[in-house]
Amino acid sequence: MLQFTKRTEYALIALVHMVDREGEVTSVRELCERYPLPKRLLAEVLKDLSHAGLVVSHRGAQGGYSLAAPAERLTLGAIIGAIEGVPTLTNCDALALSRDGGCEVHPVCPIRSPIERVRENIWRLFEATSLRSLVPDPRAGRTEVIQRLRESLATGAPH
Amino acid sequence: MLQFTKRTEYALIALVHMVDREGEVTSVRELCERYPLPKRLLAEVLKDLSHAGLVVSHRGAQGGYSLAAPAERLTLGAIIGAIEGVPTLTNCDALALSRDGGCEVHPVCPIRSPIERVRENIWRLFEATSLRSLVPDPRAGRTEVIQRLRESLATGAPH
DNA sequence: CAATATAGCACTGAAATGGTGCTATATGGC
DNA sequence: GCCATATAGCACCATTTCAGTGCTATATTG
Repeated sequence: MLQFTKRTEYALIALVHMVDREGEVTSVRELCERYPLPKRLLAEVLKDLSHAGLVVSHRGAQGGYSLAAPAERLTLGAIIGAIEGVPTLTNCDALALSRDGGCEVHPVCPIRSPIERVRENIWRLFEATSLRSLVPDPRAGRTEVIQRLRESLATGAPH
Repeated sequence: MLQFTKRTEYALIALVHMVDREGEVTSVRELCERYPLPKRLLAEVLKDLSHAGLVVSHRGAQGGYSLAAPAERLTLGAIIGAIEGVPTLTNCDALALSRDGGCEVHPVCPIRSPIERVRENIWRLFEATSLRSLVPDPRAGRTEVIQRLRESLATGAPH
């Protein structure tokens, strides 16, 4: 439905939380004490992020997770990709990857390339958005949040 | 899964088809003869577009659908909205709209506004993309089509 | 050794999605 | 008027995806 999954949402909450604690380890328990999220599911999400190399796991007591790279270098695209996989928007791609001849509409499909452009634009937006940029500046108050909203409005949409 | 539904895909195929035939009516049968799409489902999609006022229906023999406005004024956002509804990306919105107190994470949710910005950007992209801009230029020959394909290839898209 | 915490794997229930069945109604041509 | 065509409406089923959980194993600290 063109919507982030809860897993991705949880991943973002966890990662944003960790940005303020770079260098430290954050456990799932700690996260669940702070945010009312299902512990087991959050654990699964963190595991996925670990597999994707976005966070580093530390097992055992006093263990947890920490960012695998500075928040500037972790992109929204990488995060979404780790949890949901690279979005394909149309089914053309998925079908093209299967062996059964690919998308049967394709030879006469009038929207494929154009829709690809849209997909590219969205994906570029994701990859251009760093985890750092998703974290509200702690020094800024409510004004800053409004400022951010104004900025995004002024940026306009790529086309 | 952050992906267009097939319904939206079919809608786009139908609409793009109709752009080249502005003023004429296009029936579901006609569309299915040209593209290998499930007829009944495509009919449902066209009905949705009709309800949303994006196309005008003409009942009876020789009937069909035609664009309700010039292709320049029909936006991708309106099309997606008609078929899938306005995307909410996070569940915050949907929950916020319910009466049961809204998203329980919200009071301490560190990603809400930032993710909102991302959503806004995507939605703006959709609304800034006209149906016309999705239609390959008819004055361009096969070369142009190949060019488009080359572009998508160059950017890493399969096919 | 015990407590803590991640790793791995499988599974269930609910919701969204793709697709279909059936009937009613409107229009055009014979 | 009658028939073929084509949309309108509504409900329904099957598959897939997704949220969330159960259980066991392994690693680390004290």
